[in-house]
Amino acid sequence: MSKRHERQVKWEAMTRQAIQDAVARIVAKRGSHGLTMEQVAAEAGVAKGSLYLHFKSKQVLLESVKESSLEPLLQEAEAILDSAMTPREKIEQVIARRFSYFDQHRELFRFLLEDRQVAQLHSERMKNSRYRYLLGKMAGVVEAGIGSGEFRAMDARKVAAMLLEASIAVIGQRLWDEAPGPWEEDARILIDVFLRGIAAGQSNEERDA
Amino acid sequence: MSKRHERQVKWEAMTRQAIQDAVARIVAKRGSHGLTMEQVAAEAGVAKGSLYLHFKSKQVLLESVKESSLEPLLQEAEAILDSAMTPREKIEQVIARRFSYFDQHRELFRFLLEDRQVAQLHSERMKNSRYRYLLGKMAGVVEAGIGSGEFRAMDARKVAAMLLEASIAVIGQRLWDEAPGPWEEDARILIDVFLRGIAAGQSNEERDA
Amino acid sequence: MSKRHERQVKWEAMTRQAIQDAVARIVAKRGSHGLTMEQVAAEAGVAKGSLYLHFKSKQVLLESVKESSLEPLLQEAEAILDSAMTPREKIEQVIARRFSYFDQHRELFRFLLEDRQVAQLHSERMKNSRYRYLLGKMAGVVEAGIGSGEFRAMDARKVAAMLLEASIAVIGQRLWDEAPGPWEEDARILIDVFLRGIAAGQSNEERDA
Amino acid sequence: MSKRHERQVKWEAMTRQAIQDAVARIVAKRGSHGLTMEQVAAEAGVAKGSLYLHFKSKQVLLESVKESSLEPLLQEAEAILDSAMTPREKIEQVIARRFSYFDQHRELFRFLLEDRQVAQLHSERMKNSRYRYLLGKMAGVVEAGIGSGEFRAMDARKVAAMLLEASIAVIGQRLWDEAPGPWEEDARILIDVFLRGIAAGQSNEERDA
DNA sequence: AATGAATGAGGTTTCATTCAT
DNA sequence: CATGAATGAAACCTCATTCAT
Repeated sequence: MSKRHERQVKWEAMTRQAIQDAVARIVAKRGSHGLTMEQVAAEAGVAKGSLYLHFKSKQVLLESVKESSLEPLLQEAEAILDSAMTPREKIEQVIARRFSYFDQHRELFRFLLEDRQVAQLHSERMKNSRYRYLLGKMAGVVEAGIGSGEFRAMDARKVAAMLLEASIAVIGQRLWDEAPGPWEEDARILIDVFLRGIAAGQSNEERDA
Repeated sequence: MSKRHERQVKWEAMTRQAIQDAVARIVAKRGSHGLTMEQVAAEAGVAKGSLYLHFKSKQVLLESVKESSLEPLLQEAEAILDSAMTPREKIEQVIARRFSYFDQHRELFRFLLEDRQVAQLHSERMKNSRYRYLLGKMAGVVEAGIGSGEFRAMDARKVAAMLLEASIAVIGQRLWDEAPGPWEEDARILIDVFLRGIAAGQSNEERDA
Repeated sequence: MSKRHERQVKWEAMTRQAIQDAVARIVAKRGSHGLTMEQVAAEAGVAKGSLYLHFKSKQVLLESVKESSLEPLLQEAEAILDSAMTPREKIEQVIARRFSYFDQHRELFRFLLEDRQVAQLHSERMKNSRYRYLLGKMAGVVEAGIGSGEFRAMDARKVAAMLLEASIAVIGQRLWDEAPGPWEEDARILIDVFLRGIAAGQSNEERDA
Repeated sequence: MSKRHERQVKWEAMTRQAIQDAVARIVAKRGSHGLTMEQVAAEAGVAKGSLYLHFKSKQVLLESVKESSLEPLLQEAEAILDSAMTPREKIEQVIARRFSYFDQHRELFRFLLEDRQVAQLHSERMKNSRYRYLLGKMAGVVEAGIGSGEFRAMDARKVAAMLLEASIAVIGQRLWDEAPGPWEEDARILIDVFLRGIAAGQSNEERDA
């Protein structure tokens, strides 16, 4: 009975995954705007009704896809932030990883931007989400940098958010760009500007004074 | 006949405006996702069919609202960039104005982000749009700052885009925040980080070397 | 006052005609299926509302166009039928004229076939219409032919209707045909078959008996 | 699974049929001009949306009704034309059957004439349709009659088309007639005129010469 | 657990007609 | 007489969701 239950859980997980993959595939091809449950079912090779056995609604399904798509990136980011590097290095790597990740999964980012059925829950999710958690960690890193004298004293949380959002913004730009060039360059500029911007030490103004 | 024609043009303009205002009002309340032409008609106090007298389709209507909503900000920004201030001041003011503008029109920004029926044209519009024009001007200002030795040598267009996008990103953050605090603080941090980030002069690294 | 009234009548007639011509022009180009009052007004160079000054409704307008388009043909047909020719010649000429007329006004026939807003009145019109009158005359000619021994004794009215309808049918065929060939041939065959068919004298069967 | 699938196919077919029947019923009552999908759904006892499960669009639905309504007649006609009768008998029977069929299904013919949403495809369908096939067979029969010396040498295809169309025309006449009398008489006249018209042997003219 | 036919509210758009100017 | 903005009833179609099998 336990064996059987296990197998069922596995089956269930497999179908779930198959459905999520189907969504990802469709979104990659056509974007999420005209996405219908019919298409999802067809792509996943299950019946329309079966989708509702695994996901309570379309919204929930899309959410889950989004979240699980983002999961690897978030895990890597957390790993980096938890590592033994310096704050500066951590920031560099997290940002760089964001660029490379979205370059590999262009469609994913589109999904994130396009999807508005999910957006209604945006504020809700912001509070509990992994993103929030990551933001906290990032802020901690900035704080650490400030503590170590590497960065200027600033509102760490705000700075962290700013960095994270700015990177998304630039990535978004790249997405609509037909020939965006290698991500490394954009990443380098962003990181460079940012790190200089928050670095401790005389600014022009201070020095000139 | 001229008088009459004039009056009619005015009338026509009034109804057009009334419809656009209605859209803005609804979007302010409920976002643009569930926006229906029925609602718009009701809110504008006209018949559903009349909407199509002034706008060829829903998409065109939404586009027009978006564009005319953004127009004042773009004009102000251009005015600032064309003025006699220093590059640094221009950047400061443009960014600050963006923050204040969107703080006054929170709903508008939501609209800009949420709207996906319009998004299909996103990439097209990006190329010809006012935004593109503004970006060019901004890049020119950065270039000027580089030329005057105020800023470091960098890819001016990329930096300009980065700044613009970063400001939108931070503003977006504020939008989903229930108690975002005064915009002045966020603007100040962003400007501060950015201007330091692109300022000429020794960086930590360079000084340490 | 009488002068003025006259002029007004003339004006009225001119506008009426202009509108009818506009309809005919549009129908010629695009068929009557998607015909809108807006298009008619534009083509006629009057305001949409003005159409209703001259025609009570779209249906009435279409009817009037159809009738006046057909009028010349009907008049010619009547003239032929009233002339001093033999029944056989009259029939030949009427049929031939139908073929040539519709060949010159292909679009007109399309209108006659396509138009379904008018069709609801079809049965009504059948009773009072010029068509009915023509049919009567045609039957008279057949009757005359029977009387003169040229044609066999038959239900003259039915035969007349049959001939008229058969000619329309063949013309209709030609209309959908991409390369229908010269109308003269089709007309000749139809007339030939028909006149032999109704001619007095031994049929095969009778002769064989 | 096979059993289940079978049953479902049957069900599917039943609903399809129910919808088609509903269309036929409505058309019989009110003609096809004002036919709406709402009416069809109501008459068929299904939801509006369900119609689109079985027919991709209104046009496709109407087409299918028309085609399947005509199918029995076409099959009978083909059977007659393929039988061992003489050409003359075949023609007699096909025409007679047309009259009787449409007398039984008056509404159907109305539909065929009235329907213009379908008409756009008219020329297309003409080329590939069953009608074309029937026409070919009919022409073959005429040809055979010519070969056997029963009919005069004529353009067989044109004659066949003429006969077919003329019968439709006369039937159409009957349709708008309030008291058309028994079809047998009209059929007899048409057949008689036609067969004499194409029969070999002296015509009046030839004999007179 | 899986299916897929059925649902039906809701969406956008069209267009003949009216009526204040 | 002429205008044309406004009307509003309908039309067609979509699609997330349910439920009998």
